[in-house]
Amino acid sequence: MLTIKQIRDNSDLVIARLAVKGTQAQDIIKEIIALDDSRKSTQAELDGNLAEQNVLAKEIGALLKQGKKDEAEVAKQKTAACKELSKQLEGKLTDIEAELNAKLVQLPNLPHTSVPQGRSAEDNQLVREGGSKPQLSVKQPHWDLAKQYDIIDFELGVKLTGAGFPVYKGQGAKLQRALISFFIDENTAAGYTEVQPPLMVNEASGFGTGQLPDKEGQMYHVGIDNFYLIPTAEVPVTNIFRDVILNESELPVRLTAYTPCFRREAGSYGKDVRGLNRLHQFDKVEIVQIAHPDVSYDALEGMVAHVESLVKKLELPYRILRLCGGDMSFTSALTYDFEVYSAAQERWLEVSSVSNFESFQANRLKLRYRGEDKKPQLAHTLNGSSLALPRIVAALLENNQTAEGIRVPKALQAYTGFEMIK
RNA sequence: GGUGAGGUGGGUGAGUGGCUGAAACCAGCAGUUUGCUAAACUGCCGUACGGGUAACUGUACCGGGGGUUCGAAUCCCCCCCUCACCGCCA
Repeated sequence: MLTIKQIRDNSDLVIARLAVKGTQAQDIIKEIIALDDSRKSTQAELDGNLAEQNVLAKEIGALLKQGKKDEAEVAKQKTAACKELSKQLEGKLTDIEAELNAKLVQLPNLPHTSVPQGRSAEDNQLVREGGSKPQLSVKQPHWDLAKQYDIIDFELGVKLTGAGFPVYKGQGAKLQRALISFFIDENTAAGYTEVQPPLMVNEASGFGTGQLPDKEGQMYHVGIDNFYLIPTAEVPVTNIFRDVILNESELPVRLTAYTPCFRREAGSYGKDVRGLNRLHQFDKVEIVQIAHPDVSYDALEGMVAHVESLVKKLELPYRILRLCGGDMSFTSALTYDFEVYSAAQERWLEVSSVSNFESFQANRLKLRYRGEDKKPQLAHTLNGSSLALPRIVAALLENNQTAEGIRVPKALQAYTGFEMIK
């Protein structure tokens, strides 16, 4: 969430920036500032009142010590009115703060100045394209290939669990492990430290990264213990730093984690969710950075370049998009999407989303660093997929299909131990 | 699942009603001494929200919430969490 200070100090700028995301914030910001004003004045009144009580209490203590019982009794009488007033003010303050907070959490993050205006995916900006689309003589979609080579069994997953929980078999299973290892090795070589976090998180963690309280419907919930299955490694990994004050010298923090991801994701249908295109459980390797605010955009560019190098090594045709205001997530300030071309479906599939959240998540997490002036400041958080497996697999299968089998890209062969899926 | 113990500042850990926002030690920061390193010594060393140009200052916070009291880290109630041992188990 945005900080009150951001809003107060630059309210016109905040309104202008939020308009890029399609949020008309003029009224709510006026309300927020008004609420904050009354919060301040109420607190001042309450503080003064409590100070008076504290003084009286000390006096009473001193009087009792001196044995002046009667005088103490008189002083006690005086505290009654004070206490009553404090109680009222406390209630008022709580109400104001709740109202203020309810308004604050409604505001999305400010988009970066480079974010193009726009409403939907149509308005996203093409940053660059790479690789070349293959010329296929036969064009089987990956769900047919999966069946033909018996590497992914969607029906079996339905039997075991339900739709969206595929079973990978044989070379298909090996390909999964190969991709995971390949991505983690590449990420650690680029300076990211590997972590293996829990796959379930508690409520506090869900709140820290913004899944709760609004988006709980998108997560699987283990009711008996009140845990949530993680929708992405971003949740546990970023929450490592919840309520943490880092030393400036520790920045940037770079972490990578492989985890399965679980998403309930009701809604879509048809070819969008066919095969590997959208699953309830899928594998993903994530990269996370905690960066100094001055250099977080350099860090973002670095992450984009790194993810690009992975897609290149996999020899996949790709493009990088800068998301427009309307297509960005609530929490992001700037997001680059990576899409790979899936040659049989003849469509672009999103495989990575790399974002700078600036201090928006850090403010929720209370993730700070201590700079030279010793004062804790909110850090910037960034994350990106590096990479999500299913759609990479879909594109690999479709783009590399030949009459002899499916060719495995060179970079992966050391990990798969085979050059062809047959 | 059973039984017991406990949650205090970055860490260890004192503190059973006012002198405690909190001892002491460790870590950290700054400095002095020293030929260097090490050691020793001195000082500083929580967070949030207010007020003040600033020095400084008010309030809150000892797992969370409520209560008793003029006054609560300390007493009472509820909740959460952690640890140990036993049982079960990868």
